[in-house]
Amino acid sequence: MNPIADVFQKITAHTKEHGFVFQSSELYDGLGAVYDYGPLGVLMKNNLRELWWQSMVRMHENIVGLDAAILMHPSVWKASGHVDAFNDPLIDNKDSKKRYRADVLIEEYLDKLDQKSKKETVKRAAKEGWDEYSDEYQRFLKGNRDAKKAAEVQEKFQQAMGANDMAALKDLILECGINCPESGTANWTDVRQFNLMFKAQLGAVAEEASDIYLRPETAQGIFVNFLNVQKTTRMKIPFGIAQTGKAFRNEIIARQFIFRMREFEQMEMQFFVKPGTQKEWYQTWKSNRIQWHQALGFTGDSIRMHAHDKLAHYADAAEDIQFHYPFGYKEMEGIHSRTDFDLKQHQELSGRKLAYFDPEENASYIPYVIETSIGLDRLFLAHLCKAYDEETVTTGSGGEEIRTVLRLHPLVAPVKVAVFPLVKKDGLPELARTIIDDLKFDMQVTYDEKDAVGRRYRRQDAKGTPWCITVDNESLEDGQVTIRERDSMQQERVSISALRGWFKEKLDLRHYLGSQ
RNA sequence: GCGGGAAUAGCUCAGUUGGUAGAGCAUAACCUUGCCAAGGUUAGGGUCGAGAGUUCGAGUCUCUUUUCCCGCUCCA
Repeated sequence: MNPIADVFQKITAHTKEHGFVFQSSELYDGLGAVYDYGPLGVLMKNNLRELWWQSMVRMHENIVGLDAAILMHPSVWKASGHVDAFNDPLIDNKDSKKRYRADVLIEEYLDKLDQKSKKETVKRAAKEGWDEYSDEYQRFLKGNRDAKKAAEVQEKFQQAMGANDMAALKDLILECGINCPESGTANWTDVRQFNLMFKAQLGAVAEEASDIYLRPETAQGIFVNFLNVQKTTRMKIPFGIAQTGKAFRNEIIARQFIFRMREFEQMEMQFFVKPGTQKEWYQTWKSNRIQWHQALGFTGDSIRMHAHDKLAHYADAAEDIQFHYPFGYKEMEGIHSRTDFDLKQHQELSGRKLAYFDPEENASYIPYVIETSIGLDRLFLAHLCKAYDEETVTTGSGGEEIRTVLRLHPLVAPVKVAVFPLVKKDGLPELARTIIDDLKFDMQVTYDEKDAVGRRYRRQDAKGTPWCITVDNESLEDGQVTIRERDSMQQERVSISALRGWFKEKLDLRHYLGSQ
C-alpha cells in the first residue's frame, strides 16, 4: 500500500473510531457514497457552517441570508441548464473501455455526412457550372445520397431522443456503422441514461404525480428569490445573498470518503454586481475567501488557486480553491463569475422581469453575479486532514511513544474544553462540575474522570479538544486550576473565577477573522 | 463503468488440509495509582458483510450481491 493511501485510511478510520463520520445505513450493509455525521462530527460541521455564516452575513452589511427549499419547480432546472447537462445517454466501447455520449457520437456522424454531402455538391456544381444559389445546386445538396442518409438518421435520432429510447439509439449507432475513435471497433455496450439529478414524485396518487427533482445545487434558490430579497431588504447593488444547505447528485462513481457524496452540503454566496464591474468583484471575493481559509489555519501550500481549463456555459471566469488532500490537490471551493446567465434564463422562462433598477444610474439592468461556492463536507474533510498528526513524544518513564492528535483550529474543534478532577474523591468531581456548569453556556465542554490524567489528555488530543482543565486538591484551597494546551502540552495555572474571560479571549472571532 | 484488492467484537488483527469463535486495545463495574495513556479483579459485546450452493459439517471451497480501498475513466 502506498503511504499516501495509508495516511488517508488512518484519517478515515480515526473519524469513525471517534464518532466524527459513519457510513449511512451501515446496519444494512451501507448505502454507497452517503455518510452520517456522528456526535463530534456534527459539532465540528456546525462550527464550520457558523464560521462561514458569521464571516459572510454577520460581517458584511450588504450580504443577507436565505434558506430556500430543496424542492423547486421543475422549470428551474430547465432554465439553469441542468435538465440538459445532467441527462446524458452514455455508451461504452468494450475494447477501448472508453465512454462516450451516444448523442454526441451520432451528431458527429451527422456532421461528417453533411460535410461529405457539401463536398459532393461543390464538386458536381463545378462540373455542371451551377451557381451556389441555383435551384439545381440546392436540389442536389438536399437530394444526394449522403444528404438523404443524414436526413433519415436525423429523424430517427430525434425520435429516439424525444422518446428517451436508449435501445433505438444503440440500434442507430450500429446501423450507421459508427466505430470507437480509439479502438476502431463497434463492440458497444447498451446505451444507458445517466441522470445526475435525483428524481422524486410530487403528489401522493401515482397517476397524478409529476416528476420533481432534489436540487443539484443551492444556487438556483438564490436566483429565483433575487427580486424577493432585494425588494424586502431594500438592498442596493452591489449586494449578496448567502445560503447553506443540502444538494443532491446521483454520481456515477463516488469515492474518496466524504469528498464526493450523493448528498452533500453547500455554502454559497451569490454577489450581484453592476455589469462591467464583475472582474473587480471577482478578484475581491477570491482574495477574501483565501484569507478566510488562511485565518482558519490553511496556510502555506495547503491551499492553492486553480483556473478552470474550460469554462462552464454560464461563466466568464472561474477558479477553484484547492486543498492539498492526501490524494492530491482537489477542489474545495469554487469562485465563479456567472455573468447574467442565470437571471436572464429565469427571466426568459418565467416571463417575469428580473431586472434591477439602479437609482444612481437611473437605469435598469440584469445584474452580473459573482459566486463563491464551497462544499461544507469537503471543508470538513480538509480540516481533518490538515489537523491529523502522529507525534513522537517522550513518556514520563523516558521511553518514546506516538501521540495521535488532531491539531484543529480552536474555533473549528468540536469540543473546546474538557474538565477533569485529578482524582475522583475529596470533592474534586463536584468542583469540576461547577466549572462545567459555568462554562457550558459559552462553549461545548466535556467531563472525564476515568483513568490516569495523562491518559485523559491523550483521549482529548485524539478528538482535537484544544484545552483541558484539571482540578486538584490545591484548587480547593487556592481556587486555581491547571489549563493544559493541546499542541504544546504546556500548562498554566488560572483562577476559576477568571476562566470564562480566559476562554472568551481565546475564542474571540476578531483574533482570526478580524482582518475581513 | 472496467480492472485489481479487501470485509471476522467499537478499533487493529489471528484463525492450520473444511470440524464448538480468538487475542490485544477499547467499553462498563469495583479496587489501586495520581499532571502527560495502556496496574489488578470481573463483566458485556460476533447469526465471521448479505444471499445461495457443494458437504455429515463452511469464517475457510464455488457462485451471486453489497460496501470500502487502489488504478483507469468520469466530473459545472
